Amino acid sequence: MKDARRIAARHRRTRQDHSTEKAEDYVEAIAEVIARSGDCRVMDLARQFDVTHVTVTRIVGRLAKEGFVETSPHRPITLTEKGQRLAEESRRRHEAVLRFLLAIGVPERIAASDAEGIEHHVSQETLECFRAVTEQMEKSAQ
Amino acid sequence: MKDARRIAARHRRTRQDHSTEKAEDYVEAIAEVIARSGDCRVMDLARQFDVTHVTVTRIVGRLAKEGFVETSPHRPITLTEKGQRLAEESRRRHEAVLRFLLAIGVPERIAASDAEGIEHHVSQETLECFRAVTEQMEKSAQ
DNA sequence: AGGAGAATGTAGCAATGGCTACAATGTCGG
DNA sequence: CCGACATTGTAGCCATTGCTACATTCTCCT
Repeated sequence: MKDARRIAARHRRTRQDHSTEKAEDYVEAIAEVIARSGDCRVMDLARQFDVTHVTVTRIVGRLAKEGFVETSPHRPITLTEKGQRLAEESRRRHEAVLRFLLAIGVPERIAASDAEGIEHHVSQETLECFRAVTEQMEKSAQ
Repeated sequence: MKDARRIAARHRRTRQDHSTEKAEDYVEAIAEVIARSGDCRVMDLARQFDVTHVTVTRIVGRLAKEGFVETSPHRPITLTEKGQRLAEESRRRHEAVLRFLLAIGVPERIAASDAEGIEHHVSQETLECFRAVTEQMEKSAQ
């Protein structure tokens, strides 16, 4: 029963995805807010994610413990190098997925929404295929 | 600031997805086990999802409360009509996503893995686009 | 029939991510 | 300068989904 082990591993991965999903969302948002308005405060994220500041505080606290961000009381949130790398990666993946969905004809709003859900579950290989299809579609659309 | 509300709504949806995600995975698995081996026991699901029987018991309990499955102590798990409908829907979506990934050239194992993650985050509209691309790809591959 | 081993149930712990309520701190305008 | 309002922090609640440990029930083979 080799299959069983592979399927089990797949489910382990799905679960693990969920634990990094928040981290990716947050560092990406933090990077984006910083780029847009100079610094990132708790309330910026609370509004963006539509949660209370309490939730943000705790998640950011976890990210700090894990070395993605740096915080001190009543100060803006900054990304560590590790955080910046993850943010950059996430942004790239996010954009690739979004552009792909648009290329295959998904309406803009829906594409934006679905991309958020999908981006965390796309392997490197699949992303490459997305990119290839995107290019092909964009070319043939000319 | 219309955008803020839309983005907030999007995140609410993402969060809600997570709560139905388990339900979809479970009813789909239950249907599949029943189809394969006649009836579905707690341990079948535990092995399939690589979790302990305790976790399965509790999730199945929740599904029972929500009307997707029926259980009684030490008896196999059965799907209600509602559960069967959800299972069927999930299966269809799962298959569409998998077939799509294969069509755009994702290697089989990776496609199987990614499909599990992706299927829960694909809107109806995106799924239609997936289907269209799948057909197109399969046609041009002949 | 009875016993061993598998399956199931139950109790209770941890981490995560929601929330409200309240306290403390910053900041900005008059 | 100071008070009002926004922001941030903290305490403590809930649900979900993992787990281990232990108790109970089935089932099947001798």
